[in-house]
Amino acid sequence: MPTADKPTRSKTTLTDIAYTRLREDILSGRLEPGLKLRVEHLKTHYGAGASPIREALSRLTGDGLTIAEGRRGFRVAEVSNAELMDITELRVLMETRALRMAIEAGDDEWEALVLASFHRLSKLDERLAMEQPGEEWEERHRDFHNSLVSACQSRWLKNFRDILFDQSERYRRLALANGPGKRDVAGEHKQIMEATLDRDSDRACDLLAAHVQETADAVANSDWVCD
Amino acid sequence: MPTADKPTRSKTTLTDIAYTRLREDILSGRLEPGLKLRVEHLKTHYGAGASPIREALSRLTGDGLTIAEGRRGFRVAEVSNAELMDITELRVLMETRALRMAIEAGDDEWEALVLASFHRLSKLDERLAMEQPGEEWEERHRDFHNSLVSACQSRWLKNFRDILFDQSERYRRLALANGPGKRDVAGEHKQIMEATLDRDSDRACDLLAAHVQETADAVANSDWVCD
DNA sequence: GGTCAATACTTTATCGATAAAATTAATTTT
DNA sequence: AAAATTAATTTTATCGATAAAGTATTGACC
Repeated sequence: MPTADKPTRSKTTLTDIAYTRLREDILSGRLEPGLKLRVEHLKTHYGAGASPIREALSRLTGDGLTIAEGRRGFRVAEVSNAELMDITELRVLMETRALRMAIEAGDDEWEALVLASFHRLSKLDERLAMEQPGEEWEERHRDFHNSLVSACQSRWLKNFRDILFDQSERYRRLALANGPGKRDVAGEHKQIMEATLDRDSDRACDLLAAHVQETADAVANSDWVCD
Repeated sequence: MPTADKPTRSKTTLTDIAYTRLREDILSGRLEPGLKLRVEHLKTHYGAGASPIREALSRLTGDGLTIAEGRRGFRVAEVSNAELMDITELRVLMETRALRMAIEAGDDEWEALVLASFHRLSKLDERLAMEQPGEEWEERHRDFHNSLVSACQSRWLKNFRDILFDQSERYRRLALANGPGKRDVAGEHKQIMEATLDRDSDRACDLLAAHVQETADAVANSDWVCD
């Protein structure tokens, strides 16, 4: 399960650092799909010994971001249109289910969190306008989507949702690296936020589902070499 | 993701062995919930060095069977009625969805597999009659349930289903270790199998959902100290 | 008697070294 | 020259040792 932003008080370890950095490098596409991950090389790059590196890779394999082939090491997970569709279909299911539960259970604190994270994202949207979304935008974007489902009581649902969110994010960042995208994403976020705070589950879920699906469609339709 | 019964040709490694054995020991309850897993001890018990053991534990943590607390090692994941309900609810969703897809996509080979694995399970059911289900029954039982969804095309759905299957199995084996259970489980399997081969999705899913839910209820109602 | 801190003891996380396996290159055979 | 061997090189998986962190113990002090 993704341990990147776990709020536990567990002390940070070299494995954690390697995991977090490797994860970000895979999600951003800096480590491209299919790339062989040689431990010797990663050791120098991430400043850790073989054990922490291998442990981090084991975790990432659990998240489906890398794959492990016994006796022949690790590589970055491949991508394909077929898998994108699989991920998206399941993610829509999980996201909407989690959102419904969050709307059901969310309290004032949750509302405040949703509003605040939306605000931070939209301010960044304004400022960046037509620019490339950078690391910070990705961070805020993730925070916003996390805030929506943060009031969902189901640990397991959120766990799986998190994994699929990461998967989707990787596809999006791989495909839209320089494709601008002509959708009004900021507006979609706004509508989702409003419907959510209105406690209009049906509408919020429909909007969120469309948001996820349309992003996937944009990825699939971007000129993109795969399979 | 669970790598226990992956059909890839990847050579088996010490980490794989440790993973498989630890997993079985946790599912069977030999390693009880909350137990501290000291690497030094596991090293001698499973005959491997610290690195393979730690790697195996990292994988298990991804499956939610152990938890890792930075700088203070690993322990077997705790259990609670609340989590059992969470797991069950989500598992019903996944199992039925996967079964529906399998019924939709399954070919003759799949039908043969379902029938064969049901047969092996039911033969064992007859022979054991009222006895404790042992390791072999668990194996056959798992094979049967796996066969049902084996024709499902969605990798990710099956991945998550597998994880939740393991979780459910642990709860069941923990709770029903000596409680006999007065349900006709073999009969339930038969009905599920028949509805599935009849390609009656609605009925098969209803039966499977009830099967999963009733097992969970039996676990919850067994005299069982937890939370 | 209970609290606190200094000390001794475990355990974890991590490194560096190495045998086994896989890959690549070189060489021979058909 | 293509295929098959064999040799050389790289890479993985794994072990044993160790520093850093955590936990338990002891004993002084109020």
